[in-house]
Amino acid sequence: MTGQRSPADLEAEILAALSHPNRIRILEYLRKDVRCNCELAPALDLEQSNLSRHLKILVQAGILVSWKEGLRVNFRVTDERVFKLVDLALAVAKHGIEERAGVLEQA
Amino acid sequence: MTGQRSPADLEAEILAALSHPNRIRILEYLRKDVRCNCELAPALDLEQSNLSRHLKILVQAGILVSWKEGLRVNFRVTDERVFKLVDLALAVAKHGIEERAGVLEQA
DNA sequence: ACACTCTATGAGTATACGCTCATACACTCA
DNA sequence: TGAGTGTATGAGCGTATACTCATAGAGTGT
Repeated sequence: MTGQRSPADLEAEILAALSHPNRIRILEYLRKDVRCNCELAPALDLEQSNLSRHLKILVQAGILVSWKEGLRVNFRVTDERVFKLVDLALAVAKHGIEERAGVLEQA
Repeated sequence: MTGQRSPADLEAEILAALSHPNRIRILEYLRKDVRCNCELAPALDLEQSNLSRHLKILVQAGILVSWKEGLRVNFRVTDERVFKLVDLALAVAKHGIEERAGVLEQA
């Protein structure tokens, strides 16, 4: 069932998990520190249940791991390379904007 | 309208455009060469209209550029870094699989 | 046991996405 | 001009996603 996924499928799963602004903002918040759900909600101005579902998506994709500490649930990035990935996405996005703005448009 | 997008929004747009297996397969096919729509369809076994829409998404995201050459439309990647991005996604995916498989689970 | 706090989830809704069929559009060549 | 080829798009369908409200679950302290 889960073992017959092609590289394209695996890549798409990771990228889909990252393809929402709020989930990227969550990652940004986790760039330096381990964080618990409770401090993410106010910082990102997200409904608690909404945040919980976004976090679940990131955990299920293997991008985050979570562990309980009393009432709280803490989160940590499993692979620092996701930050490089997100940074590359921004670079590619900016490149595309510049191209469309005509910076490189001399035929 | 389009100028008020945060970095997270920009990143999410690129990642969303890449978050489908068929679009990743399209990119893989473009990794070395410029390709036209007509040869992508049979190679990837996609319905023509379906492929056309996937290509449109990639173009609108600024990941591909297209130009006409007679009847055909050719496509080229605008920024080679998307390949690094996709490669990173695979690395992160495999890392997550290994972690879940218990390779790194000694507490 | 109880109240209290933090997190997860069921239910419902609105919107977005992916796909297909049919058809319109663009271009070439006779 | 008309036939032929390659691409784009409208319409329709089924599914997936994002969000919210309400509530259940899990852990703490009294």
